[in-house]
Amino acid sequence: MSSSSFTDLLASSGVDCYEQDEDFLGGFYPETTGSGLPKFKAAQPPPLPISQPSRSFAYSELLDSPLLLSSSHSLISPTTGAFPFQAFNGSDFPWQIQSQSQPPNAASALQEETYVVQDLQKKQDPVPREFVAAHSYGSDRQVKVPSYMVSRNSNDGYGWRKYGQKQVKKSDNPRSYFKCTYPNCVSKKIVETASDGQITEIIYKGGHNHPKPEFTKRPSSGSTSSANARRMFNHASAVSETHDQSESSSISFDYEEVDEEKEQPEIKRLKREGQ
DNA sequence: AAGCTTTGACCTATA
DNA sequence: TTATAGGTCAAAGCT
Repeated sequence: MSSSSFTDLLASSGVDCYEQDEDFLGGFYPETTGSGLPKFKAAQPPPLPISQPSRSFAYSELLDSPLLLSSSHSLISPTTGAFPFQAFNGSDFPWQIQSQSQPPNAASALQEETYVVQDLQKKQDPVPREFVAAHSYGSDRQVKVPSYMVSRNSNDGYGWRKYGQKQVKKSDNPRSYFKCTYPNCVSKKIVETASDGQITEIIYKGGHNHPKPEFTKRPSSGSTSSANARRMFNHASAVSETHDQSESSSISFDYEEVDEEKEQPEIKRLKREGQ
């Protein structure tokens, strides 16, 4: 698939099917097995592409992230967590999902899941990007997605409040720290933004312990805030869907255990954070 | 008036 | 043990 397809698809946005499995992975902590591992995670199968044309799945939902997959090509197996991308192979897309080994303590991992999305495009080709997002659910899987796959505001259907920003040494870009605004939800995300305003990396920490709110609009003043307005707009049109992100269509995941760790310093960091 | 962003200071983990 | 980097807090200002 070409990048042009992405844009086209983004434009046509057929995110209609996300809702379907919203509860499945919508950020909830999945049921856990006796060992403390999420069931679907415990049953984690190999990276087998599964084709389920009749059922669209929002990867973003699954991962609580802004990444959207649309329709027939972006189906994920609820039970396996595998991403069906028969139509494509990893080489077709400039981005990929990176899996990381499960932390020794699965139970703790549940409490502190970390997902990372970074802009591969940056390294691979100069295509305009405005956002990168995605994360895997239940494991330290690293997902790399072309920035143009996701919206700039990284709206993933949840309410986020920025609580800090910092320039980190390892990156030229400042990081913004966000917390989920849902009461008692400890989910956080770190967004690294380039000087041009483009998001180059998103790191999700912890999972949501609540369903994705259909509306995050604020009863009062919110309407005046650009941020709130944006949020409201997104939700109004998407109804609990991550519209911005949902607009991608064909996505190819290279779902494989990555030993890119050596070349991806972020992964090490993630592992550490995921502990 | 409520909620959000900004931003410097503070805290904590790691080397 | 100390220095440094990363992450969080919280006051102030803004929408």
